[in-house]
Amino acid sequence: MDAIYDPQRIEAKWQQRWAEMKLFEADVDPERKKYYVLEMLPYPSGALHMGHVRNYTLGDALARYLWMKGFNVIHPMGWDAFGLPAENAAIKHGRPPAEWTFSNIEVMRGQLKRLGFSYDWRREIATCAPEYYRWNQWLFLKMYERGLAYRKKSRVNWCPECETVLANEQVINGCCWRHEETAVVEKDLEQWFLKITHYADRLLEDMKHLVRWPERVLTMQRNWIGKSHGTFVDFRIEGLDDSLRVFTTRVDTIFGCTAVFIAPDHPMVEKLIALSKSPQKLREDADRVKASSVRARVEVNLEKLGADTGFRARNPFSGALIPVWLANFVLTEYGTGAVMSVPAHDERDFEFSTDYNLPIKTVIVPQNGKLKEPLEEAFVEYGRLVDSGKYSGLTSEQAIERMTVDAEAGGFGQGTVQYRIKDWGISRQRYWGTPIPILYCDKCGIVPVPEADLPVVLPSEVKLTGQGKSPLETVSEFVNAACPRCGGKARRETDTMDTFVDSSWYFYRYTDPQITLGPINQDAVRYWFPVDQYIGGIEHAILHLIYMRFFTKVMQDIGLVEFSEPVARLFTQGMVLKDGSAMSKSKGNVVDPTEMCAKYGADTVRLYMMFAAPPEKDLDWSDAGIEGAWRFLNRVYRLVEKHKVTLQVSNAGSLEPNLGIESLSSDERRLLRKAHQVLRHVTEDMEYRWHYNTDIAMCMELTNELAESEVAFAAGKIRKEVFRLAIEFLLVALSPFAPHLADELWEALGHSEPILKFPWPAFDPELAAEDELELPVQVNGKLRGRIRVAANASEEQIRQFALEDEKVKQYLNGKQVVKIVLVPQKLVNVVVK
RNA sequence: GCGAAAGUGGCGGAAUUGGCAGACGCGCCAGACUUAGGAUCUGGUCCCGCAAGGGGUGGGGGUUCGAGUCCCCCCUUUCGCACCA
Repeated sequence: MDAIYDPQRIEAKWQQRWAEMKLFEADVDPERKKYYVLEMLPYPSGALHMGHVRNYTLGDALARYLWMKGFNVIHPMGWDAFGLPAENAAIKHGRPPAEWTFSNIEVMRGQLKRLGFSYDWRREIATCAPEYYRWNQWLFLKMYERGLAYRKKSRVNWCPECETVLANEQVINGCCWRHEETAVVEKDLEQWFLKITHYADRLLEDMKHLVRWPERVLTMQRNWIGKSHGTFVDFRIEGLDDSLRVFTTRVDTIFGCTAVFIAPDHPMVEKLIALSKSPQKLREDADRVKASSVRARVEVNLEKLGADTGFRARNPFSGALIPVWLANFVLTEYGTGAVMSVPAHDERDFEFSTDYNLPIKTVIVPQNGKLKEPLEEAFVEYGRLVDSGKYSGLTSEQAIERMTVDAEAGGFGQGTVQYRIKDWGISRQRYWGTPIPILYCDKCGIVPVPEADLPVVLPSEVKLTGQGKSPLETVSEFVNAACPRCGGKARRETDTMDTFVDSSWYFYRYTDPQITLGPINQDAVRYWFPVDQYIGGIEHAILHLIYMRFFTKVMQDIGLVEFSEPVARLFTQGMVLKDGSAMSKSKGNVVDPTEMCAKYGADTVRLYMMFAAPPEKDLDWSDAGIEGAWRFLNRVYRLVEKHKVTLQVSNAGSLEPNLGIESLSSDERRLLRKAHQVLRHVTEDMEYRWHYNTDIAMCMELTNELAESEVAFAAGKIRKEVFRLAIEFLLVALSPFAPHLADELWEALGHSEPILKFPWPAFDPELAAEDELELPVQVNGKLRGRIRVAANASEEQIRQFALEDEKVKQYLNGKQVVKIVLVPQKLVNVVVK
């Protein structure tokens, strides 16, 4: 042990020793209770950022604590290694994506190791390895067999910057999730989809198992799925054989329907144009409305725009003839692409009808009241029906039910459930991803690649241009293949999979990353699952975290797993900011973990990350703050360094020397009380609250207490074993956050095994308790004095002390004591008149 | 616009169930050691006031012996959703 704290030397030493001891390697052991700690795997972009460090430090602290609590802890790490940046880098610098990716992984693995995280590196995976993505293909084929993967031509979101298609989940405010400034454009393309809509109800239903997920995430998922009950109603169009089907959740308002609105790109629009008296004008109107439609917009507020088609439709309930209008705010892809307009009871219809002078007819009134006519705004709540024929007088709830039944009986409608979520488009017109294992044969059509032929390996010699076509199309050896059915000529699918497929099941693979018999080792999964604690950023709430749940349900249906939810508990940590905004290269405000480790060491970086804010909150990086963490670790180091010779014992091992509470001096009692209080706080916090900032504050308090006890220790008023025990408690409490330093000092005290090998000590409630209390005394709620009483003093005694206190007495002069409120352990309040 | 969360010293943040507001750290002030200090140690540090005392957790009201914490109204910030019929 050096005289001066040298984190570089200490951290290298302990990382090497932990690796030699295989300290973090866990294997299936039915005798022991397992715990699965999982953190979101990083994309190998080139370097770790502070957000990663925070995420992984949180997981590491928990994992180390659980090891000491006796759990068999699986704590793996891997690489989300397919993706666009690799391909873009390749285009820019002429380096193959694989080379770029693997060299980034080298760098970032080195960073993780430098930080000393407790990963079982035997379990490392990279999703771009054929041994891994082969099973993406396998799972895809299983879905294909079940009709859960299908191909269809559809309108898709295209990012001109990425030169590829995006999933709905990847479009934010009409722009690309990677390029916030780039508006998404629409294209009609043949695409592969995964039928997540088939699981919409189960994704909702199973949320009841996710009691330890943040409510925020569940709410976002619930909104994204967007289940709503309603009714289809068919409106016959005059002069046409067809009827127009609308979807409504408020069929009770249908007697107030004064128009039907249809999306400008609704399939029926072409038909209407063809039959129109003025087709020229109608086409122009349709184009104009379409140009301003919801899908085309990027800005937030859309002016409502519409045009009368000249056609009329008959309301099947009231028999009224009403105009059919084109409207730019009607979404083609939701419901039926057409709605009934009830301006009196829908805000949007009200606005539109006011603008275009369409009539407004009230058919719902509040349960016990009237509406002021003419309406100033739509009345959208449930109420009682008026002016609605035989339905008048019913409540909205009753009417919805009865009218839906009547529509079904009359053959002009039916009850239905609609979802906002759509199937997951996974085709990407890019190179660096999992090839979709499909062939197109002139004779046989779509033919899946036989399982035995997997993996379909991504060719390595590919010219990348980023020009909006699948690069694989240019590789004739890849494209041209024999049809597995007829042996004839076939073409391979040249699109690759969305990389969110890779991350939808990777955490299963960790439990046996080398297995070649199937995607997962079911025995290992049975032992290790579910993931007990998953930690990551909130930004994946409706991307990864919903896809991952979907995949598990598919795997359950295939018989691969026996449960429907993979993650028992989710924690979403806050972001790491610099000067109030996210760190980014373009802003030039990036704090580099490697630099920080070189300057202060990993323990300081980790400690600061945990100390600066509670983990769920955003953390603003502060250079002064990390200095404070550094100084604290130096204080701890010097404290032990100073006393180690005195405290060393050859046969050290026990954290609980036999010290009877009654034999302690008052100085000893005070020091040990603090030590046990700290341990109590950290232990309870580790179990459920995770406010590590307060745990570290407690460690600082104990360090201060130890420093203050040095005089008494030198004077022999504190015995060696007591002082030593307090230091050991400090090191234990600190070890999840600053593990290298803790081990170095632990060893200096004479221990031959790392701290992780010791069971987490139990605190003694009796020792942690105060034996004398200082109670505040209030008079009429204002603090007036303090009394010292024994912890076991009777209420009677406390009352008496309180009333006798000199300062309190002054305020009681000439007043009548009405009552005395006594809160045990907390305070006394004397109420006077 | 709708929904959720949050507003506490100069700063990051404590106060877990209604019970001493400001733990712990940063910063700042003073002092010690020192050739020196951006090292270390000691003391101080919510505001007003010499003091006694008074005020104080975004603003206003309420419940309570007692409110940062509970209730109502308002303001601000952040996040999510934004024509989903």
